[in-house]
Amino acid sequence: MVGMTYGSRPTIDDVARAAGVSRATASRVINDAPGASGVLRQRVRQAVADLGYRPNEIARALASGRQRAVDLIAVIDNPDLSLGAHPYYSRVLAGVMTALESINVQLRVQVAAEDDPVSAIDAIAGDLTVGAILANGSPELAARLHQRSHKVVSLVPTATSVPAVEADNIGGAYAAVQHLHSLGRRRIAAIHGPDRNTCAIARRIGYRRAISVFRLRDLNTAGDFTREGGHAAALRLIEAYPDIDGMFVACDLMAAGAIQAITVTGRRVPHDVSVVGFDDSVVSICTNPLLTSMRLPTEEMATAATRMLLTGTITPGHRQRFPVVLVERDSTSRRDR
Amino acid sequence: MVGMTYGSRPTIDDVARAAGVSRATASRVINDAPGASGVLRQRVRQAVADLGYRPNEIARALASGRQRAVDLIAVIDNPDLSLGAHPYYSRVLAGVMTALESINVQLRVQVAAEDDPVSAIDAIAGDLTVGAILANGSPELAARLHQRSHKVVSLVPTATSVPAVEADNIGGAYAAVQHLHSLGRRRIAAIHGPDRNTCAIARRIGYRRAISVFRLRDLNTAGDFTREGGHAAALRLIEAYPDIDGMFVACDLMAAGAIQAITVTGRRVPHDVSVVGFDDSVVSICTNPLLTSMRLPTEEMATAATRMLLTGTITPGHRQRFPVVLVERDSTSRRDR
DNA sequence: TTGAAAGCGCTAACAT
DNA sequence: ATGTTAGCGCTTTCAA
Repeated sequence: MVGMTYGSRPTIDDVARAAGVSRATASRVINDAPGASGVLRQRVRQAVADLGYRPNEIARALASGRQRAVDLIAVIDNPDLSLGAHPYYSRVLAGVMTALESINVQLRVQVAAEDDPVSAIDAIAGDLTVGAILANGSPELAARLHQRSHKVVSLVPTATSVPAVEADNIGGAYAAVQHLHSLGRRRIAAIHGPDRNTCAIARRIGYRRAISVFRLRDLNTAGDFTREGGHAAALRLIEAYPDIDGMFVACDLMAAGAIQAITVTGRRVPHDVSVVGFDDSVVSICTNPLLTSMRLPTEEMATAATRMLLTGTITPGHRQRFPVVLVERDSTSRRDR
Repeated sequence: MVGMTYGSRPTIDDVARAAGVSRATASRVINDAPGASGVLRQRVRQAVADLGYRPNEIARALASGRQRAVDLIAVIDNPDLSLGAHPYYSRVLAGVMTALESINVQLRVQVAAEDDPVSAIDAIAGDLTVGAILANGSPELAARLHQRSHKVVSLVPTATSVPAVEADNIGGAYAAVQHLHSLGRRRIAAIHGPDRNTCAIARRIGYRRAISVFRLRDLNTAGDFTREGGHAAALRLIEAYPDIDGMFVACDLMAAGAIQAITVTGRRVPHDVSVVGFDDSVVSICTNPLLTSMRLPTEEMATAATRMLLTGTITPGHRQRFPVVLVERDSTSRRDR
């Protein structure tokens, strides 16, 4: 520990001194950059190990002009669907961390609050380094962020200019209705998501397309992606169309509420009404009966988005699509019918 | 924009030049530090607004020696309970963000992977600035982190030296059993959590205390905090003790599985078997019937932990306790009995 | 291949 | 109250 200030972390100068080389050489070795002989490389590596040296990322970032951080941005538009209330964010987090593990890039979480998301977005844009992953939010906000930084990938359908990793929401919704239809269901109602939510919009399109192809009646009502909303929506539907025999619900949380509501009216799931949710989140294995759901590969999508940022392989309008497949569980089981 | 390098962000020097003051004065005004006259303050503020100046946090951090970041650390000990599979982390995230909103402190998420959490923890410890929030993990790991940094708060029961924000897990478990007892239940079984999980240990103690006080039989089995584990555990219990009339389950996810399993055996919840979960997470409103659960104020705890770090009001061994209260729902309803 | 030296943008002593 | 200056720990020219 000769020459090292006591108590504080060793700096690159301490390493250089211990190895008997210049700071520049130490830096080259530490960064695996060319321009250092094998002998000196050894000596520096030894010194690093001896001193327990770890580079100061802040100084590194300032000197090089680039920090290694990925920003995860969540826009809170609806207090009822804030971070804590929804398992979605856990999955996104997990996916991002998968891409980040062992590569020395940090994850920063940013929240753009509902009162002034625009200025929040502007502030975030200025600080982006590796780039940002947009977990939700309106196309307008996404476009603004993208305009300011370009290092952005959206996890939801968004403005055409913004690079995005997208799930096949339309195809998923179509497949859900198709599945209900294949089960012999002919009065298939839908509980849609919020009007302005891009995922919800896509799923609505898929439902419409399916009922048109299968020549079914369009029985639908709007929900808000909450359990309570799904519960209320299901009751509305049943009251309006008592002979419903299938339900396509635009998210698992609403589907959980719908199953509860259907049960309350004395109907059985899936015997009287088959239900298909959307997300394949933890919620789908907590309902009773277990919820058949369209699998949204959220973790994989978040991992892919993060990798795109890391490799810099994003161009305006870039799209990477993920399939949405049916995960069949008890809420559409044939056995019980 | 006179004197400002085109294309790059304005620096504090640009601001100083525009305002016709020294860099130091500009810094004082920007940081609301004393030592600047009203006139100059005005001029600097104007320049900041004109240029759209925003301080470079990296440079600020390097110069001042302190970065403003809170680290959230998740230890992944069980792949089945990784970030994505559990709504817990969403809630923690939400709680932390609540404390951080509008105060210009960043949240970094760190994951200590199962293969080598110790070295991961050591690496993290060296980079702490404001401090770290430990979302889970063993007391040993927590102690090690605390020893290296001291700026740590645990969200789970942990080593005595480590400051912690703790829920009254023991009292909560006791209250759960008490509630079942007050409903007339006398054969109250428990599905415990993993042996080494400190939360699970506390809840087990609460259960034991309650059955001892109420003079009940200790009917229990171990679970793993997963839905599948809860399902299997409930089946084991029912087979071993077919006359069970109450179940205390150490987490909501397992309780969801337990309700499903109980239903499968032809028993009704709550008519035949009343069930109480633990967490009051989103899972508790997705089960059917709705799950009575002990409310763990996770968001509030995370907020409190973050505030402790921000204010620096932590001392070794510090404890802040949160109550765990019963949230009664249908799985222990009296109506249905 | 190696080293010396100039910053990165800011804060904080220290002068004035 | 204001300005001057020396760093923070590192990367990265540039010269040798």
